Order: sequence, then structure tokens, then C-alpha cells
Amino acid sequence: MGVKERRAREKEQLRQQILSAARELFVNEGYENVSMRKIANKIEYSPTTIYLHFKDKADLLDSVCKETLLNLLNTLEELKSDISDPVETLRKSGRAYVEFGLKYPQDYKLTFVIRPQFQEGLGLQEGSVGEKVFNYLRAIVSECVQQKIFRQVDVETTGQVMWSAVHGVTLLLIDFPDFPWTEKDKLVDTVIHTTIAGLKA
Amino acid sequence: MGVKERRAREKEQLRQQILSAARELFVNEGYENVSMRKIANKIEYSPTTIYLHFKDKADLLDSVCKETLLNLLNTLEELKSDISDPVETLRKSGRAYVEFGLKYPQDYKLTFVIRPQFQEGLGLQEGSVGEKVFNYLRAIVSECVQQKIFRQVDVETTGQVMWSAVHGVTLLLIDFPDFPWTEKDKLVDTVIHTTIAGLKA
DNA sequence: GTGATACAATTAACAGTGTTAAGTTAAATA
DNA sequence: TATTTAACTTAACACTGTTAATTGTATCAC
Repeated sequence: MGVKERRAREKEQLRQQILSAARELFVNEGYENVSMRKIANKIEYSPTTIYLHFKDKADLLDSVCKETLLNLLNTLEELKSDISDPVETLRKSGRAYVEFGLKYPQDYKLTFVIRPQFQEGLGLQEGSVGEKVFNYLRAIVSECVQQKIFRQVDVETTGQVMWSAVHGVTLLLIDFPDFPWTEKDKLVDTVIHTTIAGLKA
Repeated sequence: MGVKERRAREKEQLRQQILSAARELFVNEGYENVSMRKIANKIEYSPTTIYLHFKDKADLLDSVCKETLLNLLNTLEELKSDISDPVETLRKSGRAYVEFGLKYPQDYKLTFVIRPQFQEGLGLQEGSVGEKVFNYLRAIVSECVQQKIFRQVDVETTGQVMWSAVHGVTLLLIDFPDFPWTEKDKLVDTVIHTTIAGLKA
């Protein structure tokens, strides 16, 4: 009776195929410039086949973004070093966050800017991968507060301030590549350093 | 020979009509969901008339965004108070910047996130309104540095750090309205306060 | 006043879009 | 072997941005 299993496996395989084709096209040509027909061509299926695996184009974007968030979460959790020096961990995490955004700028924009436009209210709700990313950040900040390194006691606000800073610099660097920015690494370091210093003070 | 002038005036009038119809639709329904035909319907002209005034849809977006930047610049310059207390001016400006973004969230996204996607390299080049907005910020920061209030001597980097913070918190609040944020005013104040404190320290 | 000119505005068309409904094909079951 | 199931495709709909060709009309020179 392994037929059902094989079919399910094949179905999942095609789903992944669609997903990775979609990601590649979205990233290279931009969500708006990618048609369902283009994706279908790439995987050599008819356009309507995609609808057997995804509700619509926005749902496809949604799935691509969930993957991106998982990748980001993995990247961050890899460097979860010892909690004895939470500030250093926070600094490293901030850097890794921005680096991730700059390494995959289109994925980052897709996830944090484009998707919210198409799937309102989605992205950070309970149990989501997005929430897990913020939980990761919260845990580090919480440690800083507990060790009385940070002035502020409010873990939530502190985490959100940190997030604002890294999100902001990431998007500015992505969206205005021709602006005469300070050298990238210096700017990112200064943003993170300044924010942490401000939270300590 | 006032005919030419009258014609030019009429032409400009229609241009403005198109522009304000486009803005209203872009803001209410999103750039992607607004068609040239929809705009044309609103002003009761045929779709192709728009092309006599704007190169294409992206050009239309471009013009809408330039207006938004002008509005932002005006809003900021209105509160250019005395330079004797540049830190207070910076704080106020930061608040006003975020408030502007939250008051016209779709305009803000259109200008700082959507437009860069369609008009690459545009938005902050020399002589542009975008540059003027940053110049405004730079002037205040420069005063803070000159009065030796800020540790950092690098005006450029300092300005960019400030911008990252306000840009980040603005976009997060716009894009994830369902996230359990700290009360809005408190969050914005904390972001600005933290950044300034970090620059002083 | 009449014919020529300029130009605003329109109609028609093209190639492409997301998506649905109906139809086809082939494999697994009875 | 006949029937059911599910994957997949074809055809179509209403819509998109944009261009080329065409119409209409107010202005000009005579």
C-alpha cells in the first residue's frame, strides 16, 4: 500500500520544484515581473498546475517567504554563543541579521516589505516563523536586562528598538545603493554599537 | 499672444488632476492594484491621455513620490527651531519624520520602498528632493557635532544612523500592524531617545 | 471668411496578466 | 476489463500597460 505514500512524495517534490522556481524568478526579476506562466515554463508544466499546489500567486509568495524566515532563523541560531556575554551575542546577531538581508536583498524585501502588502496581518502572528525570529532576539535582550547591563527594564520595547535599527539600516542599504553611504561595515557596526550604547546609558 | 500661456496652464491643470487622482488611488488601493484605465476613469479622460503627460506608470509614481518628499521636507522645515538646542530639534525632527510616515503610510512606502524598486538608482541623487531631506537631517546633526554633544565626529555616519532608526521603526509599525508593539508613542520616543543617547555616550 | 496647421484626445489593437471551468489522460482500484 | 481517482492541460474571461493610427477642434495665416 505504498502507492499513496509515493504519490504524496511526488506531490511534495513538485511543490518544492515550483517553490524553488518561483523563488529564483521572484529574486531575480521581482515579484511583479514574474507571471504564473513564467514559473510554469521554468518547471515545464502548464500554468494551471501551480494552482493544484498553491491557492494563488500571493500564497506562493507566502511560502517563499516562510522559507526565507526559516533560513534567517537558522543563520541566527547557529551563532547562539554562551549567554555569559549577552551583549556580544546581541552585537553578533545584529550583524548577522543585516548581513543576511544584504546577502539576499530581494528575499529580505519580499519577506519584510512586499509580503505584508499582499497578506495583511500575516507574518508575525503566534506560532509563525516570524515570531520565532523575534523570540530569538527577545531572549538575548532579556539576558542583557537580567544581568542589569541595560538601563531599560522593558524587554519588549528594548527588543523592538534593536529590531528597528537593524531593519532600518538593512532596507536603506538595499533600496538606495547609489546614496553615498559610509562604508557598509562601518555603518552597520555604528548602528548596532550606537543602539546598544544607548540602551546601556 | 496669451493663447500659449493659457494652453500651458490648462495642460498643467490636467497634469495636476491626473497626479492627484493617481495619488488617491495608489494610496487607497496600492500601486499594483491601480490601472491606468482606473485613473483615466476617475478624471473622465481616455487612458491614453495620461501618456501625453507622463512617460509611463512608473513615471507617474515617480511624480507622486516627489510630491510626497516635498511634503515631508515642508513638514520638517516648519519645526526648524533655534539651533541653540540642536538635540531637541533632532528629537522633534525624528518624531515628525515618523509621524509623517504613520500619517501617510502608503505614501511613505510608495516613496521609500516601492519607488526604488521601479526606478533604480533614483530618489536621493544630487539636487533631488530626497537629498534635501537628508541635508536637513545632516544640518541638525552637524550642529550637535560642532557643539561637541555627540561623541562621533563623523557627521555623515551619525546622520545615517539616525535615519536608519527612524526609517526602521516607521516601516515596522506600518508593515506589521498586528504585532504586539509597545504603545506607539512610547516606542518611537524610545527609539529616538536610545539613538541619541548612544550617539552622546 | 476660408483653408492650413497644430495638437489635444480618442479608438483600436497587441501581447501579456491571474485565475476559473471544463475537458483529457493515465494510473490504481475493484 | 471496467470504473474510479487524481494529475494535468486546454480554452476562455476579464483585465493589464502601452503604441500607432485616427479623429476632432481651436488657432493661425491669408
